[in-house]
Amino acid sequence: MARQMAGAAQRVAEAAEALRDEKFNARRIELAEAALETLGELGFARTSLREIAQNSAFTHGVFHYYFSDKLDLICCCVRHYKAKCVTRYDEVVASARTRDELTEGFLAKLAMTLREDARMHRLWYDLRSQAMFEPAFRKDVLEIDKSLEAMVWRIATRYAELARKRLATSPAALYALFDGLFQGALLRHLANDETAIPEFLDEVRRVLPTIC
Amino acid sequence: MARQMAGAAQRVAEAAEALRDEKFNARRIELAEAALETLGELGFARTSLREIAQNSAFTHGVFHYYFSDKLDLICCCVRHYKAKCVTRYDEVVASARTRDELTEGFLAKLAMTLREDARMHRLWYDLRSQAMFEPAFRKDVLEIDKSLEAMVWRIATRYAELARKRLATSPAALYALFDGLFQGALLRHLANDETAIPEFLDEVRRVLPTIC
DNA sequence: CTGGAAACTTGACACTTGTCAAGCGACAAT
DNA sequence: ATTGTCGCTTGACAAGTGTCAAGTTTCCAG
Repeated sequence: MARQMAGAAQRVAEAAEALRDEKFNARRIELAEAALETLGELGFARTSLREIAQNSAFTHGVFHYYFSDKLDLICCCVRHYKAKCVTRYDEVVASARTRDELTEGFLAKLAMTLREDARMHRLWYDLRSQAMFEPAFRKDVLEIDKSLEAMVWRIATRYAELARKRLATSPAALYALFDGLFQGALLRHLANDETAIPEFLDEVRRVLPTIC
Repeated sequence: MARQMAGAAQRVAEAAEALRDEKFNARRIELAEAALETLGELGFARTSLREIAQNSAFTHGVFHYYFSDKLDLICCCVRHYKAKCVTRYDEVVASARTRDELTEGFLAKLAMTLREDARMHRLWYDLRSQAMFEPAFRKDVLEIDKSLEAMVWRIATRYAELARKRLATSPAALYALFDGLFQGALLRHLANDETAIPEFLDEVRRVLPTIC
């Protein structure tokens, strides 16, 4: 009986703790999302905790309460960003019934991303570069990189499938190609080069048929 | 006669000024080179003028004497870096008499670069990302990017030439591909992944025959 | 209702940052 | 010999940084 009580109490305690954890985590994500705003605007180098706080509804102390560290906060941001980013093209892949449909859907989404999410993406490239200096970032960054490679691979696989062909390239090379083109286009787009996006789209359109 | 004198005096003055300018510029490059050491070690975000000075034979004041600004210094660093980097593969291209020679020379140089100049290259990727945030960097970064694209194109052109074939890809796509692969390998190499370099070389070896 | 833990704010700390004015010796011109 | 410019050093300044301890509010279990 006492044992049963103890067991029940423990279960309750565990449930409470789990709830607290969940709340804690939800708050962390809220804070990370707020931080991403400022990080996307200023970049890693120029962003301070205080600035993040000022551009949000929170005080700078909360960030220290929820994150052990500035790096901890930014790691959380990166991880959160990943979840959003990696599934971006899945719907296009799932719904396309012909090769043309996939191509056009993919291109449209690329253009939209470049136009509307430029700040988030430059942050990604910033953080990926930071990972070359800061070991604390590496694990997360490498993992995201892998996910992005897989994402590109899913698109390419479907692209080949729709023409009953086999891909002629490796996942790594395909990702390098598209990521490199995207990165270049992003830089030129941010530099107010009006031709950046259309030329990028043309390039992708030309490249796609060569992958299989 | 007076006119002649004035003309001569002016020429002397001009020569003196030119000499001073040259000395001034030489000093700037010395300082930039010293700064590159620290920048390559710490990255843009964590590097301060004082730290640069401490890791060099100069005092922090000199940097302010020769550069109007921190950005001015770093722009000079970037420009100086470019000159060194862009001709790296030219000798291999010039000396290769067969396709295999070119392939092996290229791969060897790539591996050497990755192993020995990793710090300089991570700085390049760092600064390219910074250019997405900092307009002051953009002009130089875009120019270097173009030079690198041209460098890759020279290699590829020769590669096609040696087999009397035509390249099947655009300069932009080729650069994106190799730069993307290189960047990924660099990150993994810096993360102490022993397989990064060999796998990268394998990948390049597999990719090369597909470009024409 | 109440005590106490959790969530959050505030202000202060030690330190670093870019910037720059004041001063130093060397050296060339007068 | 003096003056003044050049190259450079030094030290100080204000503004900002991450961090954290102390205090305040909120909330809920007993």
